[in-house]
Amino acid sequence: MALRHAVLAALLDGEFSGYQLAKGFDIGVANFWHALPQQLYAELARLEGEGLLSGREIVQEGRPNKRVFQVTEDGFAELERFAAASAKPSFIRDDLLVKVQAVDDVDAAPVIAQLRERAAVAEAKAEVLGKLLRRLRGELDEDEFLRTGRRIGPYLTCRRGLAFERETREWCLWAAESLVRREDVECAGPT
Amino acid sequence: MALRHAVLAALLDGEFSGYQLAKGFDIGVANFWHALPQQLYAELARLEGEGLLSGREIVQEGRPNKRVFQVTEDGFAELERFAAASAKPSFIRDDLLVKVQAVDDVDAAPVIAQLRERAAVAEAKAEVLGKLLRRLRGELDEDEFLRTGRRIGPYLTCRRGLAFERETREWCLWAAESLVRREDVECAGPT
DNA sequence: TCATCATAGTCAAGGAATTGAGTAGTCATA
DNA sequence: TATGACTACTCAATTCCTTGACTATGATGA
Repeated sequence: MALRHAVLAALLDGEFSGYQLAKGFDIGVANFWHALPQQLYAELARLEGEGLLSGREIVQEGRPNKRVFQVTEDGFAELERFAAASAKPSFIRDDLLVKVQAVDDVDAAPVIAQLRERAAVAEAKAEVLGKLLRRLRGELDEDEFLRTGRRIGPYLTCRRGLAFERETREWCLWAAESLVRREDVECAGPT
Repeated sequence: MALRHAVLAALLDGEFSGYQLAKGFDIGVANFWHALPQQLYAELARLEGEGLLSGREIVQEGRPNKRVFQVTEDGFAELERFAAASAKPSFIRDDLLVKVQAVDDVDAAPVIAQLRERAAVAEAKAEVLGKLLRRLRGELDEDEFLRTGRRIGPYLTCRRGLAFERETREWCLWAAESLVRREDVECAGPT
């Protein structure tokens, strides 16, 4: 079991529907978990079946009704248990890194292009996270907020996400530059 | 298909057995992919069946024989295709981040302990990667190596891994400190 | 000498994730 | 007025990954 705890943690912010979670997983929670809508719907149904979440129908006008979920007593207990248990080491999986690993044996041009694209994506994500952080801490400065804010968990994880995206951007640009310089040399070498 | 390309990329360094890959996945390749031995053996068998790898038996004394694999022509072609195709966005999955997200609603003490443990692991990993980088570039300085080295792919990915581990360490210590300060305040508040 | 660790792998079961398609109503745009 | 985009969700098939156990041999240590 794995996604379940990420879903429970995401629902600590309030009530959300599967659709909202699927959207919201792009920011915030996406810093430490990633899931497709199908998975989320399935997991929400399972968690409700086990009594860790309770759902209720929200009737809407001008758009389809939705079911939103909140964490139950049992859900909190499950999170408590999870937080105290020893964590598995994290893992990254990144196609782009695999390509860079193999870059000496394949055409470098598309890899360079993808590195630059990824750098741009990381920059955009970093900006979104920066805004989210400012919103979370309100008028307080960071130190003050961390001392006195009611909920700092989401702030801490967003900070991790921001550092990660910045690091990603820097590395992508540096790696792309390093590869470009070699291509120049190859082409400009003595014939 | 996913693991297959990571395996192909890992085998560009030379011939390796499933067992060696399983060990080696802890460092180097682990910066962008993670897999259990069972998966590796299965994937190696599949890749050999498809002709992307060729394996041969190495007879050893004092220990069991082993089968090592190398990338075939078709394997290189597959990597070439993969490198040119558009990459999926990477993803992280980290139990510890989930716990931090939920930290305001659960007992913070075990989360703090896990953050410190993770920081220590990250530091150890960073040291291993630092040594690996020095070994890869030999006597050259980084800039010189990146310009003239034969294979820079593994160097670039290790550099990413190093940055990631350092960032992880810094963040874990910072987050743990932030949480500890709040616990102090809670306990020291006016009765 | 008995236990344990390291090398080198295999097998089976079950849970988790991805791929791909499909339903159904609302709204804006052309 | 039909085309596509957005909200909101569902289903099935397949592939992928994890869990846990199991077989051997040789070396190390108590």
